[in-house]
Order: sequence, then C-alpha cells, then structure tokens
Amino acid sequence: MTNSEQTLTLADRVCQQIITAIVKGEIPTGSKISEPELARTYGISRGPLREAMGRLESLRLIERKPHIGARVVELSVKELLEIYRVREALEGMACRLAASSMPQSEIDSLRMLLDQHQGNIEEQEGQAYFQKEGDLDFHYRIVMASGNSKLQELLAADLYHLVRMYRYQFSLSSSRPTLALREHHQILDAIESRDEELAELLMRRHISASRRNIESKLNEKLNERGE
Amino acid sequence: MTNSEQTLTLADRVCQQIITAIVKGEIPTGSKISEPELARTYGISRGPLREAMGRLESLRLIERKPHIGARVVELSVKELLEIYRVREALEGMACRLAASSMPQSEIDSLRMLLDQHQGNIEEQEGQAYFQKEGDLDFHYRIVMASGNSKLQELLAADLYHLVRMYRYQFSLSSSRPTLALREHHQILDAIESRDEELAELLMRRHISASRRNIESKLNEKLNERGE
DNA sequence: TTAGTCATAATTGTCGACAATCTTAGCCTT
DNA sequence: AAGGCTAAGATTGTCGACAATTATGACTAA
Repeated sequence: MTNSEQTLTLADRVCQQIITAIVKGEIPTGSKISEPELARTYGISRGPLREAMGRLESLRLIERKPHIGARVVELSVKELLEIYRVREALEGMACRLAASSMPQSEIDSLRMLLDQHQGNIEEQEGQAYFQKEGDLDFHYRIVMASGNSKLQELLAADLYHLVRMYRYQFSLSSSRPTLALREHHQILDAIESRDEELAELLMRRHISASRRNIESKLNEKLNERGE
Repeated sequence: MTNSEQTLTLADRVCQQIITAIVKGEIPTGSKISEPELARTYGISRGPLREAMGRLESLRLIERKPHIGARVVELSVKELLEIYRVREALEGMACRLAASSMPQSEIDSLRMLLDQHQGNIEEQEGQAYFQKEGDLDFHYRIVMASGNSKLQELLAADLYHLVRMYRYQFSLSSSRPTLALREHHQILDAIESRDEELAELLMRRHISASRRNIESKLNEKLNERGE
C-alpha cells in the first residue's frame, strides 16, 4: 500500500492558486473568466481547469451560467451581513459543543495563543495582524474543537474562503482589538468551566457585535455599491 | 436576448439523475463508482460525468480520492446526529429571521399547509407522508422565509439531499407526528407574534427533540454499523 | 505455505479537437 | 436614423484518445 496521500492532481493545485488570486483580488470581482485564457495562464488544459472552476462555484467564489460563462462573484455588504448571521448560528453551536468536549490540553494551548495575540496588540502594529489571521485562528480552533465534522466542513472549508475574501477586499480589521481579545478570553473561560449555555451565548454576542460594528462602519460608505 | 434560462446542460441533467439514484439507494452506499460504467449507463461521455461527480462531491454524496476513485458515502448515526446539530443552529437562526420579516400573507399560506398536514395525519396513512415530505416542506418554507440567501444555500441546496438520503435509507418517519405538528403550529404562532427569541427557541427545541428521538431509536439497532 | 516482486490490466487524470450555443458587427429594411 | 435580421467570430459544452497511476495476479524465493 504505497498510498502516500501526496499525489495532488493538477486541478487541485490550480484550484488553490485561483482561490488565492480571487481572495486577494488579483482577479477582480465581477470580471468574466475566460477558460482558454486561464488555462494558458496556469499552463494546463481546459479539462482540469473546468474541474477547478466547478469547485470554485461550490465555494461561491464564482458564478457560472450555462453556455455563457463564469464571473467572479460581486461582494456586497448585504451578503457579508448574511454570512455573519450564519457564523453566529454555527459558531455559537460549535462553541457549545467545544464546551462539552474540548480537552483541557487544547484549552491550555488556545490560552497560550490568546496571550500571544495580547503581545501582538501591545506591539501596536499587531492591530492589523490580529484581525487578519489571529482572530480567524481563534475561531478556527473553536470550530475544530467542536468535534462536529459537518460544522467543520461548512465553516472551515466552505465559508472560510469567502470570509477571507471580504477581509482582504473590504480591508476589515477590528476597530476594537482589545475588546475582541477580552471577549475571546471570556469565551474560553466559559468553555473551561464547561458552561455550554454561556459559551454559546458569549460566542453569539461576540459575532453579533462584530456584525453590528461592520454594519455601522460600512453601510454609509458602501451603500451605493451592489445592493 | 434569447436567454430562455432553459438550456440545461448534460452534466446538469445527469447530476440530478445520479442524486436521485444515490438518495433512494439505487446506487448503494459505500459502493465504488466506475466512471466508464456510469458514463455508459447514462449515455454520456466521461467529461460531463466527471463534472456531475464534482458536484456530488461538494454535496457530500460521494467521496473521491485522487487516482483511486469515487465511492458513495457511508451513512452513520454519528453523522446524522451531527447534521441535526447543524440544522438546530441554522434553522433556529432562520426561524428568528423569519419572525422578523416573514410577510403575513406567507404566514397565512403556511398555516394552510399545516392544516393540510393535519388532514393527512387524521387519514392515518398520512403518517408516512407527513414525515417524508410534509415535514421537510414546513422547514423548507421557514428557511426560505428567513430571507437570508446564505442560510438558504447551506440548508436547502447543500444539506437537503443528505437529509433526504437518511430519511429514505434509515426509513425515518416521526414516531410522533401529532406532537411534531403541534410544535409546528407553536413555531408559526411565535413567528406571527413577531417574537424572534421564542421562535428561535421553539425551532431549536423542535429539532433537538427530533435528534434525541432518533438517537434513542437508532443507536441500539445500528451501533454495530460504521462508527 | 507465505511473503515479496514484477508484469499485466484496469482506472483515473489530462489533452486536443469537434459540435453547439452565444456574442458581435455589419447590412438591410422601414 | 433606428430597429431588426444575418452571418462571422468567439466561447462553452462534449467527445474520444493518450498518459500516468493504481489494482490485480502470477511467479519466485525463502
């Protein structure tokens, strides 16, 4: 059995590359995607490229219409707020489950991560770092600790890329990193004390606060944009 | 502009056919899928078939490994319970949003659907009918009434087929149709009175009760199965 | 007999070409 | 001049064949 699990296919690699390009905006939102052109760009044929595009479609990064073509999705405040509603529901549940089953060793490890975030914030320049990757790291770890593979798929595999895309292109960085970090500690406290009810409540409040923060910050400066 | 929106592609049609075959168990769980064979079966070439299989993978109906092949997913009580946790979270949120924005006309229409279900239950043979499609109908309408397109995608497009698959193959029919219908009415009452908090709470209790019901009914008779 | 190796066969991944559909530009009609 | 029709061009959907990888089974050696 020489299944080294390392045999990546062409479509796999190119799919990751295109995801990165779309998330970072190198392929602009709303732009049409030409299959022959993209295939040339990445040096592959249209076969694996179309397979990669199929995955991008299921990730909601592009939209395809039969016989017409594919376009990169347009971002809108409306959709971003919808995503936060979904996160509130799913990550709230993930947090509840984590409170019931997260091993103490994982809790300790996550506490160390938060302390590290604290250091980054005090170094001031960490403000950008915090929300760009650190915040997602915390939420990611909670989702993984839920032990529910469906939650993990929906959040970490499906929604994750869209969330990153909004962070990049809307330049979302928490205007309240210190407060957010304190909330992270409170959430972890609730998990450590195995209080499922409180853990879910605090996570939902935390995400809901982010949503309202985004809403008030972006609505006026972007409401003339798409929808 | 002659875009009649009717131009279905081969992959689209075949994908739907395969979904039905898998959901109903005509292609048994765990069985290996041969691309040339399936292509012959549906009279198409491997190109569109592979595109269809890509979508089946994103729906979690099959699992593919590079250079090895695709298998229909195995069903397990564990995964079914995980799905119900996700439904509790997402449909709870959908119900909250529906309470805030569902138009009265839709509420009235949904009330009529419940009355119709009542009739089906009283005809006794409706017991199977109720849980097979009727119950899903109610939940589907709530999700649609949430007005949140992400919730609609995740629940109605992604999870829907898996839920149907479990219903078919585990012969899931509510052992408590009358009670479930009463709960549906209570949920709709909460929506009609615009009580978001209560609407979410009742929906979560409703789904949680179903989950525990399934857990106690299936755990003993299937726990020697896959995990 | 059993474990290991090698060659063969089958399956999946990839490619290039053809067919069907959509887009466009130009022409004609009114 | 404006609108619609027509034909050319481009793009997407589909197909069959080839290449790469994996699974199968026979053969050898201990």
